[in-house]
Amino acid sequence: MRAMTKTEQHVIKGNKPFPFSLPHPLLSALSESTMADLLKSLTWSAHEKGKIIFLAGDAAQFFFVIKSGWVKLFRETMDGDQSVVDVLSAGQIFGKAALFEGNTYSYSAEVVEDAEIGAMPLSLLKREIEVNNAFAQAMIKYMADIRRQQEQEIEHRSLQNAPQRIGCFLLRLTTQGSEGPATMDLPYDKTLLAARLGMQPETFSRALSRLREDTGIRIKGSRIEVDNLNTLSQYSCSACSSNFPCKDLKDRT
Amino acid sequence: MRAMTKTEQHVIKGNKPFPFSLPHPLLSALSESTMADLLKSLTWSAHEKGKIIFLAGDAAQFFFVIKSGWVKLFRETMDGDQSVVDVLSAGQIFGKAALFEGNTYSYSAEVVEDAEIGAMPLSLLKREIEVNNAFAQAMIKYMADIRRQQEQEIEHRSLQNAPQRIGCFLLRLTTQGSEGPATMDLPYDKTLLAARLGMQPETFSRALSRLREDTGIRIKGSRIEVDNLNTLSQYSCSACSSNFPCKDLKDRT
DNA sequence: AGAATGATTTGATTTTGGTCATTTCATACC
DNA sequence: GGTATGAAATGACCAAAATCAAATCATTCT
Repeated sequence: MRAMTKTEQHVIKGNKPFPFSLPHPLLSALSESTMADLLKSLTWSAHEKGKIIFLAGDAAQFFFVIKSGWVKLFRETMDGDQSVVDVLSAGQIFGKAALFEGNTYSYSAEVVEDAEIGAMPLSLLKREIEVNNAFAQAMIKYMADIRRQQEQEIEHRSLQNAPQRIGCFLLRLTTQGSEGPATMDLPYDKTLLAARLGMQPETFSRALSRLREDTGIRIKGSRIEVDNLNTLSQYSCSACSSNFPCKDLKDRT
Repeated sequence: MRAMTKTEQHVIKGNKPFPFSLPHPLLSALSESTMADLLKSLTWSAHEKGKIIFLAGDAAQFFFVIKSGWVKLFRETMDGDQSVVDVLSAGQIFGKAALFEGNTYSYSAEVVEDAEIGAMPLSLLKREIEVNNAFAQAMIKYMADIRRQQEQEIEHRSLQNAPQRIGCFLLRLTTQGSEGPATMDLPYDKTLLAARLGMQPETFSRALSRLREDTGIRIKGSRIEVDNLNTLSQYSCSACSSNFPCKDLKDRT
């Protein structure tokens, strides 16, 4: 395979063009005037891979939106182990929940792929919740979705084995219907993906091979080809309470 | 140990007397009039162990409050495995999230210890969210707390081993400060507790013994005596991102 | 008290995933 | 092209937890 430029990589890895109008399920419920304020106070910065945006426990003034690149949300134990909460890309927001948690971030955020990130004051969000009931409702709906996704995540961790978890992740990457063939690209490197799925890199590697043997998928670097999504969903979803296509777990945006 | 009557059992197992004024973090934010409506439409029923209150996917009309007994919230996979979402007792509510998920329960609820349960129409909650912004805010706060607890739960499942998870659970049972000695009672039977912590009963049994050997706690049936909470928290919390006493994970009520 | 039932514990074994060391591969950089 | 670098894969081994089977214990029911 020939070398890819950084830009191509972003495209291939699935980044969508940046949404100038912020078509985010949550933000789109803002009033016109608040949206205007938000865009006015929005400040962009470019961050290199490795940059820590904030640490768990930090006092929170801002929430963030990703224009490009990838950001890892995680927590760390005293033993030095890491738990990856999520990995986000263009169009997704993070850090807003600090509003309700003593104005303190409950996880750390690190850039894992050079990123452009916008910061907006949490105070605007807070005000909007207080004065705009429709927005408060959108927020509730949004948080209910997240809660459901987390329930699923907990279930996956306890009931699916490693190959099944990978299969499930692949299924949720597809945008090509729910059966027949499909091709997908792993959105970020395998080491990070392993962490995102709660396993070691070596386990991921072996589990992916195992998934190939068991379901006949083809693996070409970070590209995965599936002849029949049914086979895959049967394999993974048999150890899950919801059936493919499981809307629940699509973007948490 | 002599036999216990059912009533004693409830007391010993930690049930609090039923709150007639519903001092629930969420419900106490209701307006007077809605609270009155809620109490008016509240209908109590007694359910025996084993009774299914609702199944995941059922159309939802009501949410529930527990007056006595224990209720297990869970999901089931096609393989027949079960994932226990939570186990609730007196004063706690469940089923309300269905409001934001297509009026469908996202988990099943089963009585695991004879229970008195009150049912209230979800429509009242929905109206309240729409007209009472203070309540909407309380709801957001409440959901943010749950989200944080779930994040912790995910972390625990992937970073803590079985004895540590049990130790962590014990710590969260204490109401007696954060150091020195403490005594606590397991709130429900060990098999269910094992499921609640995401492990097999045999693993639970062995892990509890292991915890005893490692930390010097004393186990007398369902009663646990700890000489020094510090020892226990050091043992469990070293594999966790938050330190004892970790408010985060107290009742999800 | 004695039998029946279910919870809990214990033992033996298997499975899964983690750990450590090493190799291979891909990409970036001279 | 040739080397340095980190990602990924592989092998050997270990540890944790699951599984299967059996023994104990507690509680409930005659």
